[in-house]
Amino acid sequence: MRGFRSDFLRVLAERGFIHQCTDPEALDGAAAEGRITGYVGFDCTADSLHVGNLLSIMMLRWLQRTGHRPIALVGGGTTKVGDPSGKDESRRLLSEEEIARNRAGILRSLEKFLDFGGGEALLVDNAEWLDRLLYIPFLREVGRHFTINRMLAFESVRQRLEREQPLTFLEFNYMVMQAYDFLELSRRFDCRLQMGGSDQWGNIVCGIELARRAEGRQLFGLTCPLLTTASGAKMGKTAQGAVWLNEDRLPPFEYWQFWRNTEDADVGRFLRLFTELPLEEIARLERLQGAEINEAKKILAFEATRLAHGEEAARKAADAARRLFEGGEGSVAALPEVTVPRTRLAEGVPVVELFTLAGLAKSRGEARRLIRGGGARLDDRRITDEHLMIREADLGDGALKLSAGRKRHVLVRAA
RNA sequence: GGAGGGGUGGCCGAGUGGCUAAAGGCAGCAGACUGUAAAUCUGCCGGCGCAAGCCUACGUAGGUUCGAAUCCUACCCCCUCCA
Repeated sequence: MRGFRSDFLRVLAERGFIHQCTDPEALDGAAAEGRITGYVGFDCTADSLHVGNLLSIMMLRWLQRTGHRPIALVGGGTTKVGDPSGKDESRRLLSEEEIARNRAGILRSLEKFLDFGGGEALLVDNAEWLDRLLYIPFLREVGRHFTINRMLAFESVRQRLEREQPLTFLEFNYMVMQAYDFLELSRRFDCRLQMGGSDQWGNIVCGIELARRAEGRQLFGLTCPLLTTASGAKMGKTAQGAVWLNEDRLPPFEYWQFWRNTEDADVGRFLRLFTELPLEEIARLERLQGAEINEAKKILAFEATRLAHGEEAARKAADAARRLFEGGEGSVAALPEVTVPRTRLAEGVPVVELFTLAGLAKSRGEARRLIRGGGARLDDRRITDEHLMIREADLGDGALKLSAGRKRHVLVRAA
C-alpha cells in the first residue's frame, strides 16, 4: 500500500477495506490535515442490518477511531424509491410504518458500532430533505445536472435494460436521490466523503459529479470490496438467510457460531476486516497451521461478537460453545429451550413430535428421516427407535437435550 | 391492436395421456472422514401415517377420459417481434 499520510486511509488500506477511491491523494491530504466528515447510507429495507453491511459499518467506525466524524445516514426517504442496483426486480414498496419500524431496528444495529454520544457520530435521515422536495424546483436545481445519456450508462440501469427487465421511473430516480443526499450532507455538515460497497460506486460518483457541477465542490468516494468467502459464496448469507446484527433477529450464540465456522482460507482476511486486533497479532494468528487455526477462529468469533453484542454476550457465547463442542459437563444454559406441558408428558410425547416442537424438524416425517439417518440424539445418545415415547421421567434433572446433527441442540423442559 | 413463445417442486430445468410425488443439476439436511473448516464419499430431501395407504402439488377455473403436468375451453400473468 503506497504510504498514506493519514491514519484513516492507512488503516483502511492495510486491513483490506479499499476497493476503489475517487482521488486517494487528495482525500489522504484532507484526512491528514484535519478532521473530515464522511458518511455511509443504509436503506430501511429490513429491521436489522446484517453482516453484508458490516464492512461499511467498520469503515465508519475506523473513521471515528482515527479522529474524524462519521455520519450514518438512514434512508427513510430513499427507501420509498428503492435502489435498483443489483436487482432484477423492483422491490415491493414499503409502507411508512414499515419504514419507521425498520429504521428503529437499524439504529439498534448501528449504536453498537458507533458512538453517537456527545455529537460525535451523527445520525441523519434523508427523509428530512427528500420528503420536502418540490418537483419543479428540484428538477431545475438538480435535474439539469443529469443527462439521461449518462444515467443510462450506469451499471444498475444497464443491467435491467439488457435483461429486458422493467425499470420504473420511480427507481430510475434512485441515483438522483442518492446524489442529492451527498450534496445535501456536504452543505449541512461539510461532509466530503461517501463510502459504501462496490455496488454503490455508480451512485457515489453521481453525487460527486453533482456537487462539482452544482457548486464546484470536490467530494470523495471510497468503496469496499464485495466480500465472498474463499469458496465463492456471498458473504453473510446462509441457508437460513442473512446473518443479522440485531440479537432479536439472530441470537449472539448463533452470531458467534457464524464466525467460528469461517473457512480456514478466510481467517486472516476476516480478522483484519471484522476485528480491531493489531495487525501483528493477526499475522501471528494467521500463521497457525492445521487444527491450531481453530484458536484463530475462536478469537475472530469472540472479537466480532464483542463488537456487535458486547463483551458479556461474546463471553457467554464462547462459553456455551466450549461446553457444547469441547466436552465437559456443566450447564448448557445458552441453548435455546422449549417447554412441554407436564400434562402432555404424563401421557407421553412421541420423539418425532418433540423434534418438531423443538423446531429441529419441520414435520414429523422429517424428524423420522433424521432418526433413520442417524442424526438424531437425545442427551447425546443416538436415537434408534423412531417410535420412542418421551415421558416426564425421561427429563431427569429437569432438562433433556435434543440434538439434530452436531450443531443444532435444544433443551426440553417440563412446564 | 396484430403475430408468436412461455408459466413444472426453494431455484434452474426435463417431461407432451398411465411405468410421474414428477429425470437431472443446484441449494438444504443428516451420516462417514475431520479440526464445529474446506474438499470428498453415502443417504435423505411435499404432508399425514408403524405400514398399507391417503391427501396436496406442474399459472387459475372448468371440461374430455377408466386415467391428465401432459388433450380441450375460458381466464390471468410474463416474454419476443410487428404496429
